[in-house]
Amino acid sequence: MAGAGMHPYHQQWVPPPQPPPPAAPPIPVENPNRTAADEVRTIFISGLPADVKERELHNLLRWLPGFDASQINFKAEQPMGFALFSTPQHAIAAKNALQDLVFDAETKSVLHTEMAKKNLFVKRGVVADSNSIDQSKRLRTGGDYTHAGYPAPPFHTPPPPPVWGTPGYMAPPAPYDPYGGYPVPQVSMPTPAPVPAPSGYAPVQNTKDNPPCNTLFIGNLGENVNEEELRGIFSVQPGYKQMKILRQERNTVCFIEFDDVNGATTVHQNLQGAVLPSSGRGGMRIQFSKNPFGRRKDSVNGSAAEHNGAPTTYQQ
DNA sequence: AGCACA
Repeated sequence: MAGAGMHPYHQQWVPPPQPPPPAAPPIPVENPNRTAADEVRTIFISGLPADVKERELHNLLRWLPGFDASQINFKAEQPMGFALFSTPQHAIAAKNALQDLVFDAETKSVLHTEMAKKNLFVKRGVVADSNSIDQSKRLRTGGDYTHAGYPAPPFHTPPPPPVWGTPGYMAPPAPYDPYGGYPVPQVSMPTPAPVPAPSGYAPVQNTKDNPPCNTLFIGNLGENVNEEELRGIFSVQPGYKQMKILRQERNTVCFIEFDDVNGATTVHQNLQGAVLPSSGRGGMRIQFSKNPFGRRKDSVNGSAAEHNGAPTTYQQ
């Protein structure tokens, strides 16, 4: 990361700069002989829950490198998603990343992705331009975030998409790329700000977990994680309160407290298996802590007021 | 699998 160290991590996440769609950016293709018109750089996404919103899909996809636009076709029995990327390589990478992704654990929707037969056609000027919205058309959610003077991004979603099931996948020790969840060919990605993000995701075998609470237990951290690394990732998560690192014999573990269970749960899902750049051993394991922050095991020390019906109401 | 701090 170039010496842009003045950006504090606990700053609001700013959406990554996307290629400006209205200007019809020339697609960066390695082979200039090809017109790129015939190259499919769209993926087809099935397995979406019937009540999926375009915005949902878009918010998932927008973090993927090279993402241009997405659309859902609701006419079929099951919604069919399409996502356009700037290059076929980006599309392939995204396809792999999204393959078997649990889109919604509650409805048990698991995504299935394929390369599309043909490219998604993105209509110009539909995106975020209220004057030119053609109401008869379905709104396409494009990757255009160039709303000038946007006060604050409406998303405080963490940068990475949720766990994706690419068994055995390990992020390469490539130069830290805040937006890249997976390796993608050289495309102008300027690495503008040191936005903390895992360098990838790895599957996690989460044996047992504890009942949800507002504190997360982070395990399977590498030997040489440093606090800044962890803080960088977690402190920007919505509802983050504080964290505590615990170094043990061989392991380093970490506790993260959130305002409420929701915050913890979201991060539990979204960052599960996130691979820190420092990690030599795959993704971090995220579990709910056995005890919430600021509260000890039970019994032991003097503060035994809670056992005799004392209404120690702490909500989580 | 490793769960601390008041």
